[in-house]
Formats: sequence, C-alpha cells, structure tokens
Amino acid sequence: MIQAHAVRLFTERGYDATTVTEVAEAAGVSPMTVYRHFPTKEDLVLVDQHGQLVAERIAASPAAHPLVRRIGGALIGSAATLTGDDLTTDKQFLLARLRLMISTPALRARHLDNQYAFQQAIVEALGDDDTDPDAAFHAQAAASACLAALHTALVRWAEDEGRTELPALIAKALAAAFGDDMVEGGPVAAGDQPRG
Amino acid sequence: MIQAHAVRLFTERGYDATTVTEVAEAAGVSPMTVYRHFPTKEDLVLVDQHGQLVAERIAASPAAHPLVRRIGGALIGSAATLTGDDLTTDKQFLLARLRLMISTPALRARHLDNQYAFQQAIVEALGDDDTDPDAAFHAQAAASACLAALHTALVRWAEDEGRTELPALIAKALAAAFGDDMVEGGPVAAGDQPRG
DNA sequence: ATCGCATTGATAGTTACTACCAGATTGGTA
DNA sequence: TACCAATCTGGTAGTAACTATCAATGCGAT
Repeated sequence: MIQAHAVRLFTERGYDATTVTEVAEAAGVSPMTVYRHFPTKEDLVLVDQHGQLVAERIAASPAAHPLVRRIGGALIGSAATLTGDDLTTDKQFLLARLRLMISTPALRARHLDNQYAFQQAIVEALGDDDTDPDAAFHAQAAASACLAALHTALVRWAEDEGRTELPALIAKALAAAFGDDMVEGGPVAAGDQPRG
Repeated sequence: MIQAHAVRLFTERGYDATTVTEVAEAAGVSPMTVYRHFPTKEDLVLVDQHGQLVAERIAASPAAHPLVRRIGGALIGSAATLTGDDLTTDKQFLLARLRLMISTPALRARHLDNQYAFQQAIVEALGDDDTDPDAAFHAQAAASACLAALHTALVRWAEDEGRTELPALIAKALAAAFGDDMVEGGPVAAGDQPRG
C-alpha cells in the first residue's frame, strides 16, 4: 500500500523531487511508519514481495548441465511465474518500478548492488568446489553474463511497455549471448559453459 | 590531498563513522571546499585521477579478434600501466580504496553503477552494428563477463594485499572463464566469443 | 595600484535517517 | 467481559549529507 503510493508519486513528480514525508501523507500514515517498513527511501522501489527463489531453483537443477543452462533456465522459469497472465496489475507495477530503477541513479546503484549479491548467491548455489579458484572465476563469469542478459532483457521489456513476453525476451538474450543450444528447451550441448 | 586524508580516516574509523566535516578538518580546509571538489562523500573514495582510457584501447584493438580478447586485452594492459613498478605509493592508495569499495555498501553500490556505465561504454566502443539486437545482447554478455572477471581479480588482489601482479590475476580470471586461448598472448581462436 | 577571476569560506536551510519513548491496537486467556 | 502481552504506530529531537547564496581572499595581468 505504502509502496504503491510511493511508486506513483515518484513516477509523477520524480524520485528526488518527492520526499518520504509526502509518501507518508499520500498513504495516510506517519513518516515513522514508512521508515519502519522501508528502512531507506530506495527500498520503497526496490523491495518486492515475491522473494528470490531463483538460487534454490538453480541448486535444484541437474548439476550435469552446463552452468549457463542451469542459471538461464532458472531465470526464465522465475520470470514466467512472475509475469503470469492474470497478474496484469502486478505487471504494471513491476514495469513502473523497473522504469524508476533504470532511470534514477541512486536506485540503479542500489539495484546493481542487489544484483551483485544475487550473483554471489548463484555462485554459492552452484556449489562448485571452493578449493578450485578457477571454478570460482568460471562461475562468476557465467553468472555475471547470465545476469547481464537478464538485465538487457528487462530494459528491453520496459522500453516495450511489457508487450513482449518477458521469458521469451530473456531466452532470446541468452541465446544471443551463448548460442541457441544453451537456452532451456534447446538441445543439451556436450561441453560446459562459455569457452571460445 | 583531501582524498588521501579521506581514505586514511575512512580506513581508520570506518566510512559511516567518519563525517565529511572531519575529513575537511584533517585536510585543513572547510567542508564547503570538500564538497566543491567531491560532490558526494562517496566520490572521496571512488574518484580516481587516472581516467578511463580502456574504452579507447578496446576501440583501437583489431576488430577481427573475438570480443573477450579485445576487452580482456585492454583490461590487462590498463592494469599493467596502473600498477607499474615505481608506483608503490599509488598502489597502496589503490589498495586502500579498493578495500573500502568492497566492504562498504554505499561505496560498493556506487562502484557497481560506475562499472555498469563502463560496460555500456565498452559496448559502444566495440562499435557493432546497432541495428542487430542480437549483437547488442552478445556484446553486453561478453563485456559483463569480462568485467566480472576483472572484479573477481581485483577482490583477489585486495585480499592478497597486492602481492600478486594484478595483470597476471586478471589474465588468470579471464582464462578460467573463457579458456586459455582467449587471453592476450595466447593463440587467436578462429571463432568469436562465448558460445557453448 | 587596480581590475578581473578563480578559490575558499560562512550562513542558513532541506531532507534522509536514527534513537527514544508514549499511546493505540490486536489477539489470546481466565 | 476483563486483562495482559506483544505488536504496530506516532511524536520529539537530533545527526549528517548536501544545496543555495553571498562575502572574503588571494593572484596574476595590464
């Protein structure tokens, strides 16, 4: 509720031009209550109810598959559940938040930090042996490239006002980056992940 | 001068526990002067004198080479000039800034935003045709993975107190992510960049 | 010596965020 | 119904980052 008013006001007047007090007034609560639920002003846009289960999804995927296939499949699957057909309201809300995240420097920075933490979680979920530093480098690069593909797809999706299906966009971005045989539904390659 | 005092104080007392006013006092200037030179407190750590020439280096590299080879080579070359032998003072300063950037959330977020802007600059410097969206996806993933390798190498370097040579670390991270034939000095692969 | 001109400084104000404490609301129990 | 505990909410006061505006200071050139 508070978050909905916040995103609306930020979109109408701009993020920096809107004070937390104004958000509180619009939501009919005190500024204290806002700070109680959202520790920082940025959280009013960045926090989302649907928690991140992607890391678990990756850990549950078959370890024999290549890294980008495991990560990419989890990303596509999560996007599909997130932007389902009967969730148009949530979809518009997600679009509004996304637009703010992309265009507002403070929000973009915090978002990228979250994404980086997510990347670390993915690398841990992959559960490769920590003893081999090469494997860690490997996983970092694969996770980073997958998240870059996700981000590129999200930006494209926002520019498109959500008309294109998000899972398809992610799959397209992954295919462009890694090759068609790497995305879910395609054939399983014999090799592992990005190697020229 | 101001920046040196800032990094020292942030390291000694912690970033959040140090006020800009204290930095100003240590440097013997007024807080206004600090804000004049460094618009935000974060800039006291993030701003560096040696500007980013890497994008130009990439643009100057042979376009026939694979993407990660072009980007990776530029990163290694820049790191080599940045941490040269007779720059021990700068090296210690860089290490101190790096430690702060890694451990302080606000600094890390701003740093990642800078890195993302850098990624966009790399993609533009690659100068692939903008008409093909697949090529854009492609370049984003390649640049992102290279920067992830760079970041992983930087973290390792900082943990190692700068004892290992930074260019070698970057080359190792790139080799682990993309294969030995992709880093500068290795053979030129016939293909392009990451494709399983 | 004086005139630009750039750098610095002081003052006052806005806003995000915190610490602390007081009242209200809710839900379970006798 | 009456009561108690816990959680939610609100007010007050304070800190610190950052901004706008204007005054003072140094400094080289004519």
